[in-house]
Amino acid sequence: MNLKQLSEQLGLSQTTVSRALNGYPEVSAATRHRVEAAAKEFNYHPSTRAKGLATGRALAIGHVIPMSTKHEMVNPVFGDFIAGAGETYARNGYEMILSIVDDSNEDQIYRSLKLRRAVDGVIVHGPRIDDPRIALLSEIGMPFAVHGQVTHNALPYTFLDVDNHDAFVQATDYLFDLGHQRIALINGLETMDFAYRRRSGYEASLRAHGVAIDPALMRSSEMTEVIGYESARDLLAFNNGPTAFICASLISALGVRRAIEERGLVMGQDVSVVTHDDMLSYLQNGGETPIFTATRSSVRTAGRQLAESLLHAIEHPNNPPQKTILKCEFVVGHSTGPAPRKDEHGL
Amino acid sequence: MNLKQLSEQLGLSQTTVSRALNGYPEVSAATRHRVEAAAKEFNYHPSTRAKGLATGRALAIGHVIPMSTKHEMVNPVFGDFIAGAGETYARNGYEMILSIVDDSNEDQIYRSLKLRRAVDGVIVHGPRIDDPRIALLSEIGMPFAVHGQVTHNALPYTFLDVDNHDAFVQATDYLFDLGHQRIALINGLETMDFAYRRRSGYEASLRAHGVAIDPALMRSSEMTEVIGYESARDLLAFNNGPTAFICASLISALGVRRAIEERGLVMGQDVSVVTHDDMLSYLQNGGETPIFTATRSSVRTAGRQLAESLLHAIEHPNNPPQKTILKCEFVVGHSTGPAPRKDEHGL
DNA sequence: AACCATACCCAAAGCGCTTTGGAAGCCATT
DNA sequence: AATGGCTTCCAAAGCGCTTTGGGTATGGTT
Repeated sequence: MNLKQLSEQLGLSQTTVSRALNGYPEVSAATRHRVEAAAKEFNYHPSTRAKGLATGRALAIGHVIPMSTKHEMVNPVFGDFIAGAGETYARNGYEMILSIVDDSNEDQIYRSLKLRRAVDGVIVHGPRIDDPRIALLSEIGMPFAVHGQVTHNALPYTFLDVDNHDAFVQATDYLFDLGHQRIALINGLETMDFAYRRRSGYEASLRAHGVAIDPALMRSSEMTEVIGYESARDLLAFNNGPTAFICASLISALGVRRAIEERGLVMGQDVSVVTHDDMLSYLQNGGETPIFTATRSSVRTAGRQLAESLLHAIEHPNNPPQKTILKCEFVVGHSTGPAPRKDEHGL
Repeated sequence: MNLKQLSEQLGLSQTTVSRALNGYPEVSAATRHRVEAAAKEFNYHPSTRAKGLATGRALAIGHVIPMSTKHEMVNPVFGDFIAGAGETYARNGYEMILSIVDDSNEDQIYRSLKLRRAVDGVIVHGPRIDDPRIALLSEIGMPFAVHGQVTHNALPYTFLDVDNHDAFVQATDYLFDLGHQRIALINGLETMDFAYRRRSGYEASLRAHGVAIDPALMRSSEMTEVIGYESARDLLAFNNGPTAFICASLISALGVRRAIEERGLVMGQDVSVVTHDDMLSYLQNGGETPIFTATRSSVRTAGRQLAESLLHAIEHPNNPPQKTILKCEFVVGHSTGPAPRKDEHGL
């Protein structure tokens, strides 16, 4: 059933039917009801493509997911993020279209999405320091919203980020308060903006406590269980190893815990761990009481909100960009405790 | 730049330009080259929507992701699966469109996708036993391919599945060979088809070894770390607890390991664990040598292949459905060992 | 020289919608 | 009775592509 058929059924013009269905005022309440009833009865759904052609709007948002070709890895937070964004789109009649793309030809994808008029806007995932995408998107006139921020960038843009700096200051401070002095950082890849900010938070806390920054205690890599494990294993093997770890992800933290236990140490006693927790649905940080002491912020909520910001930007192109920064919640779990005294576990 | 402008530039009709670009034979090689060069020069990309309107094809595949409203959880394998599928789509000029939908109104989504002509076909995720979707999709004439299978179903359909039954027979057999007799199963939700098949594999092995099926040793729930942990903790507290676990997911297995270690037991000695491993990029089963003994099969490869099957089905609607079953690889890690003698750890 | 393929190209219709620019009918006002 | 303003509707022109159903040279046959 298409518009033409429906209007013939009703004995009305396509114009009137279209207007009735789209809420225009030039239609009497009576005919509007009649039209709506018929649309329901005949299960009429306008063709997305025809509508898009006629209006010039795609009613679709693009998510382009960069995939590091090296590691062939898609960010684990991604599933929950789009679950959140999807809720927003569904509520507003938008479609979500996904492109997985290796970082080599990102440019092409964005340009192509624009030129083919395939989407009304895009969400930028995984921003890097000095990310060229924001200049690109501004240049080609594609509305966008960034999940994260881009350090070293002059142009204004819409984004949503958690306060990574603050979160890691808090995490580090907390460990200092417990008496830890040698605190390791198992960070994500520091080409990523969020990881850069987390490190700067960590370092700020060290400086504030008059503790020297020791590169030997810092790791920056993909946030996987294995890398978390290997990093912690190596660090714990040092003569004067760390008594505490800060992890950028719950997944890394699981690896760190494995290394700790493998060494016969007890997490929360011999070695403390604080992690950031994105509150992924399939990897919760314990039940009632958290396992890991953590800075946490729901990535799903982030998806929902950022999608809203983007839709807003699309509908009000002249408004200034919305900048949202979410504070993390700090939760105390079983993974942290007072620093052991020097000789306690014979490191 | 649109077709009309491009053809004016070239002094050709839109027809000819369109044909040149789409590889039709009624165009001389010379003009074809000229057209292609101009298209590149002016960065011409045909509008997806206009093309779709004219051809009646969407050049898009829908993925509708069911989300249990109860658990607000999106399947963790999802990210890797679509990364695989995305590769196939990119190679074939298809778009991927995603709908996250709570299980209450799935029907509506499929019907709407069909009526709005938004996609050429859909991938069915997370099939359940006796899943109504395959009848629905057949009825409304929407091409589809299932990731998994549907037990109790008469209609033919395209699918790709791992041999879940066989994998779990193998896993259980392996533990019997090591001398284990009390083997627990930490399964996914058994309303899901894959979990049903895994249990039946497990039970088949028990029967083959003349061991009674003990419901007290079986758990069926969401595959999260926490649930893995709680299940194992409770089971290990029994007087005559299991000496081995079979897990449906690496994530559950991490929880099981935590419970084992919390009890002061050693995985691979006191208690053995075998798990299924979907080879998620962010959660690998160790590096060179696997941590967990596992039945494994890459969900990313599955995505790539199933997408190919679907595109094939769309292009050759009269061909019989493709049915693909992938065998799992069985890898031996550190998590399994001979069954301890009865008195060994005083259970 | 007439004829026919063949190769190359084009005008126009159509895909299913929205939207512009009226038109018709009705009522109140002068 | 003429005028003007509402309300309610419609015909037709796009949106940017593909595709049908031709047309016009060109060169080879008879």
